[in-house]
Amino acid sequence: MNTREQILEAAWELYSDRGFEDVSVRDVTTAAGVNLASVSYYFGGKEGLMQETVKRCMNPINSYRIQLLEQEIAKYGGEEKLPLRSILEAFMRPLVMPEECGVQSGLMLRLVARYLIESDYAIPSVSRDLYTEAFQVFVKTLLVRLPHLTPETLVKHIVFASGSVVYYHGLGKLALQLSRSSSGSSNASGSDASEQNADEIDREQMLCDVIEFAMHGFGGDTHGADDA
Amino acid sequence: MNTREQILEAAWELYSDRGFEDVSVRDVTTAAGVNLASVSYYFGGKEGLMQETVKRCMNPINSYRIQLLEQEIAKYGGEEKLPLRSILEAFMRPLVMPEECGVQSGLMLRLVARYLIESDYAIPSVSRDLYTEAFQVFVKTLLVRLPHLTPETLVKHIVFASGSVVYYHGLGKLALQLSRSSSGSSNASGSDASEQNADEIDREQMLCDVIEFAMHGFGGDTHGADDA
DNA sequence: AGTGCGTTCATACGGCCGTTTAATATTGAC
DNA sequence: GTCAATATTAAACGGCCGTATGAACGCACT
Repeated sequence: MNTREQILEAAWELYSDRGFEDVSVRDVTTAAGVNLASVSYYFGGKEGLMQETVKRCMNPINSYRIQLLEQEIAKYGGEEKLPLRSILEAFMRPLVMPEECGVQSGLMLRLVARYLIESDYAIPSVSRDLYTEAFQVFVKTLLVRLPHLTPETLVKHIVFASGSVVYYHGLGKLALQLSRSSSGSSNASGSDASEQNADEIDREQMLCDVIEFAMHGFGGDTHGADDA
Repeated sequence: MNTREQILEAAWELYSDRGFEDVSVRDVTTAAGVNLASVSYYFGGKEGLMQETVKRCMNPINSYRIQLLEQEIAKYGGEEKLPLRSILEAFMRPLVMPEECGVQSGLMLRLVARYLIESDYAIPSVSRDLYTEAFQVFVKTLLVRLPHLTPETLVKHIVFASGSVVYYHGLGKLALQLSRSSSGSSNASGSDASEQNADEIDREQMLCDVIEFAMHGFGGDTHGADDA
């Protein structure tokens, strides 16, 4: 029916599963059940489809960030009373729980991470505005809460925090294995059903962890400073 | 002369510059000044060359980590007196300053990050042992210093910290721009030579920042609660 | 019925890819 | 010098890639 949408959905699924480079235009159109040429027709080519896909992922996330932040501001009746944790959660949660803003697979984060890491083209220009806007809103809000830090430091810390979560998304399973082999667990034959889903990450827990981790990173510099 | 080595050097340079997918075997052999078929001959194919390249990057880094840690342990006369900062620096420094252990370009980190993020194959099995070994050594050492944390938590935190620095490596320039546009800098026409190299990251400073950030993340959990 | 336009389609093109082959060159032990 | 093992070479193969083309189709509007 709606060819354009079908392409985007298939692209989403395939790209997030296998990455941009490993998925051909033919893969996408076949999965979508549409003609090969449709991609050129609707997106001008593969590059255009990739950018549109990334855009469809990042824009909701950045919008959701701002929305959550505004909710929290409203809840606390102003920026100045906003707890640091609320700010961080507003920034982090959309990354860890993308479904909450309609972004389907958590795998997609891996994709965005990879896309971003390819630095030189970096963010598709369409999403860039929203991305920087979100960043600036959070820096501004954080400045109210942590006036003794410079904007540069805050940006750095936000990037650190984002990196924590993105990296963990990418390496989650590996981390699980590492943590399992670092525990005293020398019971070679596994299969102890003590964990519900051995290779699945508890994302709510992870969100909590990363917020905690980052919060101390931000707040750590405030030791001695009062006003809290 | 030594064909194998020439290939590896050229591959290193090209891969770190443009990524695995965008560099063909022909690119590598041409740059190395050797015959196309040599890659198959010495590495069995492109996949083998990629793995060998990653290995040549990660192994020195992980070895250097352990070496630095042992130096610090010796300096402080035992694990139990080791400051948290020393442990973290031993883990982080090789990532940020890879030249110190003979790993040439900082760009290579981007590459490793991408390689790791492609999750499913993950780390080439040859490097995996050293990688997990380094991880385990650090978890063990951190446990001495932070006995109230579980190994799982420590692994998580190490991953968070790694993510901070890897992500920052990848997004460094973008972060610089963001931080510039987040400052009150409304002087539209830039070119104020106040910064020495506008698009270059001060890595020593960054190492310091990320250690600071991570240290609070680790240490933050110690407030008040003792054994948990 | 006929026109125009947006869409879909089957097909083909040129190109670069990773790999293989089979011939040749180099080496080193005897 | 002989010979086998190792290393290098030029050339080619088959395949998949992204893109372009031009025809066919659906359908509103006149």
